[in-house]
Amino acid sequence: MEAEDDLLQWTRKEGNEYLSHISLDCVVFGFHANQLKVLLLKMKHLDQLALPGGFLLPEETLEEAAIRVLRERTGLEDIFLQQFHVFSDPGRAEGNKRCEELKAIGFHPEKAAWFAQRFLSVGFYALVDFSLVDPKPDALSDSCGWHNLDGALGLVLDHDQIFQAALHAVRAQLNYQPVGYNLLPKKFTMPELQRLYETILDKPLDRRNFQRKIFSYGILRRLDEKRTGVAHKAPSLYSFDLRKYQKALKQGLEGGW
Amino acid sequence: MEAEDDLLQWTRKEGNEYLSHISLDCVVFGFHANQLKVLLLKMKHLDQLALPGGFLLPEETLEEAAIRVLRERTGLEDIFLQQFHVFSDPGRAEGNKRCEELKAIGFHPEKAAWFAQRFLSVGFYALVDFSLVDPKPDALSDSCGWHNLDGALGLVLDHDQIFQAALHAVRAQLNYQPVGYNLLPKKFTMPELQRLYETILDKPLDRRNFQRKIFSYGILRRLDEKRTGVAHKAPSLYSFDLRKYQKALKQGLEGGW
DNA sequence: CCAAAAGTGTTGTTTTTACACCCATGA
DNA sequence: TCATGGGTGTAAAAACAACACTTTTGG
Repeated sequence: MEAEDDLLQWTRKEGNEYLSHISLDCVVFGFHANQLKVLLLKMKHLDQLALPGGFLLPEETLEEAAIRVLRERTGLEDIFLQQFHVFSDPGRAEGNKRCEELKAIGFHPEKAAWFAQRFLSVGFYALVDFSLVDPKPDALSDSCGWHNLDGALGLVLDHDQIFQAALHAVRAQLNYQPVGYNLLPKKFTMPELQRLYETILDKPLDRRNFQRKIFSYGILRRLDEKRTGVAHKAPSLYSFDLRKYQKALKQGLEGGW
Repeated sequence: MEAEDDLLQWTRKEGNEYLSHISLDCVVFGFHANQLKVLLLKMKHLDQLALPGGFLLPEETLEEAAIRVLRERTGLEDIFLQQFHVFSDPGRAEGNKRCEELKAIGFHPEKAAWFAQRFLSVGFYALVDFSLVDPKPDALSDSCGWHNLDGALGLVLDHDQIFQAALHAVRAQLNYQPVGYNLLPKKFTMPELQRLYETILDKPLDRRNFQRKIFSYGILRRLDEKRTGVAHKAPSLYSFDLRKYQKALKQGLEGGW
């Protein structure tokens, strides 16, 4: 069968080139229709979803590997990425049918064994512009697409846990770094930005207070344009002042002490 | 020579038991004489200091490995540990004299090669009660001891970078989690706790405002005791309300949004 | 013309900062 | 007794939370 050939080929060609024991998984967030979305793969021969992930080549940093993986999955070159945790439970692949599956579908045992080894997984979260992503499945999956956060349950391996941890990390980021440049198109309206924050935090915010606070960071530029063609009053467009945004990313947004 | 035998023996006995490509390094902070200290090893045959570190056994989580390493280095069983970053630059061991050194001092090339492989290092920071630590060197070092933060320069490999990142991570922790239970003895005075915060933040704080803020977290218990025998007015002793402290650790201390 | 969303300011409350005096102790 | 550090309160400023009316637009 075709799908199985893919699998066989994949490990034959590349399995041995990767560093052993190390993998990475990416929780890719996008924002669309006023909702946070996460990019997931539908695994072949398995009724489960998985985070896009991959392995580390000998000459790569983890960040470079993550960028490579995400380029393959999304077509994007420039992605905001953040390492957030290493998942190292020796049992994290237990209950994993993948290795068994692989053999069952004709994998060479030696190659299948590569998958059977223990892997640590370095978790990354990524924030991307939904509209620029062109999702492509990998060799182990037969589709790749966006899902609502509440649809991201029952993932493969410990990916539920990785996903939850990523969500937590993104929420934490809001408190010391700006978010939005990577998730929104270049031009956006204030309500859109607010929806983004509300979705990430999963709670409603007051329009006026939100606006004041965001402005106080000094990272927004108001454009001389409005979004037209939509119902109701035309909202103004904004863009991030990239210079100040980057500065805020590095320095953090005030602190407690 | 004795030291070289140690090295030979070490890899012979254990080198192959560890997972390849993965190491961990710990930045252990203690507090003494109103100063933050960091635990460092003096490397054998090398005029450089290094962070205590180690490798991962097949059945361990990273956290368990870090605890094992720190038990060996400090004698402590209970240590506050936090993963904070993975250092994965393929060149991070370049300029490393270690592998060359090992061969030069009679290492079996095959064994020395184990050290020559590429390692990722998972960085942990640890907060410990200075007075309970009994520092012990490892097989690659000839002493282990506390250093002031400004003495932690010119470390081996990329340990300078790891150290700086750890410091940054601890500072960040102050803004969303309490710190102190792990660094101070059971009973301590308010000024001692304040010194601790001041040292970590590297800036002076107002006594009264500090006290108010710390109290507002509701994690302190004031004891019916005073520290006697010291000059000046006897300060009251406090201890952490462990239950509430743990809760604050988990939940975080308020947030921005 | 009306329903729905956008824009904008003010006020009361809470939190943060800045600051000064008295007290206890060992030297 | 005095020098040193510990203990405590208050007032001004800043940040935050709550809240309502007017404007614009497409349907």
